Amino acid sequence: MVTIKDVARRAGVSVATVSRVLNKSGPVSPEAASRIHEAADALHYVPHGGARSLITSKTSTIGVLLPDLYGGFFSEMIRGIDQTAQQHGYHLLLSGSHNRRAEMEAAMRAMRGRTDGLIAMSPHFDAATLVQNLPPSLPVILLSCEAGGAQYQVIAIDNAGGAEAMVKHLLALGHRRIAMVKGEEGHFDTDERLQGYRSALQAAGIAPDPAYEVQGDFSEASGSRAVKELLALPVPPTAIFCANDSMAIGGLHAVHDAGLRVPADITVVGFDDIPLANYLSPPLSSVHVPIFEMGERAATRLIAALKGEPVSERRHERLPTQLVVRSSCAPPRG
Amino acid sequence: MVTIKDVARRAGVSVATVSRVLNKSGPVSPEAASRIHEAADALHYVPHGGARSLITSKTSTIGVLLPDLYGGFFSEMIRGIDQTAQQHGYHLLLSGSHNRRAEMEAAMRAMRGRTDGLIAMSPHFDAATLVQNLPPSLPVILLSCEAGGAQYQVIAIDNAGGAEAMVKHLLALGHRRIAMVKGEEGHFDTDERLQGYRSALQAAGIAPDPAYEVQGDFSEASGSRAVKELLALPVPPTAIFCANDSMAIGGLHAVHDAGLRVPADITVVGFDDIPLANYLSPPLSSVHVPIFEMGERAATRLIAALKGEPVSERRHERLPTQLVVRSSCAPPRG
DNA sequence: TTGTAGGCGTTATCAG
DNA sequence: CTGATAACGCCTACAA
Repeated sequence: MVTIKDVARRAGVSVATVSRVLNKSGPVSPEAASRIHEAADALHYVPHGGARSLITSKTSTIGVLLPDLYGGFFSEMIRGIDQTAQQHGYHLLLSGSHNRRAEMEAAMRAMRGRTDGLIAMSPHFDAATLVQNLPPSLPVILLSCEAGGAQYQVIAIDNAGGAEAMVKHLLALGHRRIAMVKGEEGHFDTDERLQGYRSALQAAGIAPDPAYEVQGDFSEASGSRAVKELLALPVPPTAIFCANDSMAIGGLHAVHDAGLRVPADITVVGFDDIPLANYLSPPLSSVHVPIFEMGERAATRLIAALKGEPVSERRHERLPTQLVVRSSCAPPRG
Repeated sequence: MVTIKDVARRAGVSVATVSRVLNKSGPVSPEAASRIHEAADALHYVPHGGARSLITSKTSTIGVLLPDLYGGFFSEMIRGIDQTAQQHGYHLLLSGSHNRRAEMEAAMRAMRGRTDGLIAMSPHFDAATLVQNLPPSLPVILLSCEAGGAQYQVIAIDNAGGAEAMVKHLLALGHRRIAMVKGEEGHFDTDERLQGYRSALQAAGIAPDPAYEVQGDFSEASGSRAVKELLALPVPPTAIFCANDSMAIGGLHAVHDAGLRVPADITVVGFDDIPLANYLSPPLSSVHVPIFEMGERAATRLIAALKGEPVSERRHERLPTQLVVRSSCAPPRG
């Protein structure tokens, strides 16, 4: 491996001078500088990141911990993070598949000394307690999880607001019997979406009906199952709000299989507004979630923290969602 | 930051002993070992990756260089890489958005000393020449690019075979006037798919018609434009093969806008088999590409190389594609 | 079984 | 303006 010493030797100077030139730190004579650049180029010299980080205690690397890497959701988020990181000269150390707490902890530990800061998403368990095992000096941005006091910076989606907006829209269409297919149990986003659903109903003076809250797990199959169950009820709902689009797709199938039509016979809506939503038949009404922006925002805040900039007073941030009305909803029949 | 020294002090031993315990290298008395483990846990000690890599010259990190991070394609590939890497105790240093050669080069350089090996995808330019700037000792797996001699390991999709299979299917349905919407210019996969299209026609004794080869750029809009152009021809084709599914979606729209129906009036097919393909109306026939497997394969081969295992004789590997026939194709009308 | 000491590639702090 | 030299945190002979 070619080191700074090789460059120094070839340029006929000391390593200190080479370092000064390459980091633009300190005065160097123009001729020496050009000789050094020449030598470095010829040798294809690149400083060793590890050695550098050892002394500067900076790695120019951001750690990203995600529960999964599946589907368009995480792809978009990583894209947002990567774009911002790249602009500021940071690399990304990525680690997915941490659905279990122990895995997440191991991954966090493994990142010590390799990253300057962390972006972690853990909708399944309280990330704040998890982060306590980390040195307090390590800046961390938490995504989509319990706030856990004001000591950590948290960025999340306005799940409750989005769900509320959707249910209010259904109410405005005239629906009174509105069911919800809930997402994975113990999932942060799910719980909040359920809350939004309930509070919108409550605001309209409608008592919550346990039979109208069916458990799903975010999968298409579970959505199909849940909707089938709802349709079999003595008094079935006139509208079904699914906690995500995948389940809504399953729901669409279930409705079709039952010989009914959307939206003529029943309304089905989702949450997330994945690209597919617009291509379904009928196009699915949903709640748009700014995933790319969430990644961008997380990276921006982390880098600010890395630069020692003071944290803005609002440590907990909510990214707004947006209601997207397509043709999968209509007023209830007769 | 808590270092090995802190652990040593707390356990009342020397740093050497701590190192021996933590790396299971060398004999240590049971009591000392337990004291050390205790101390390490209490202090939340994790060795500094940089310092360690300095002396072992190993980073346990794989660099991943991609042209882009947009869409389901890269997400799937990263997932494949990550899963395999994790199983073998490797981290992922990710870097996207390298459509320009200079960017790619910069990213490669920046990874020196941070990774044990590289997985690089660069469909736009010859990656082999690019890699020449890297130290020859650095194991590299190239994805979807020119072979560039036998000195590098390359993994690619069987684009030509997939295209051929699709066109042969159309021929078998009775089509003779088959057009192709080409992908982005100078793109590796595109060129190969075009080749497959041409050779299938040739094998059927059909002379290639330049008017039936329209330029696209992988975007939905370009597909729409290209298909519109084809429909306006004096003798329009009876089937249109798009180099990817996005363009096929645009093509579907164009056909619809022209007042025609798929597949009754004209056949439209794509390539890639993205999840969306199955949900379009009509469901789109396409060529399935094993993206996740490509990522898996690349990581597996790289890790084998990292362990010093000899490279299997076939340095250039082609992953098989699979024809997926749905209802967007039918025999030509009348 | 244990500790001491040297060195990995850099940068930073000194003298010159 | 430049060059020794001491860290940074860790591993590994070599000695004890």
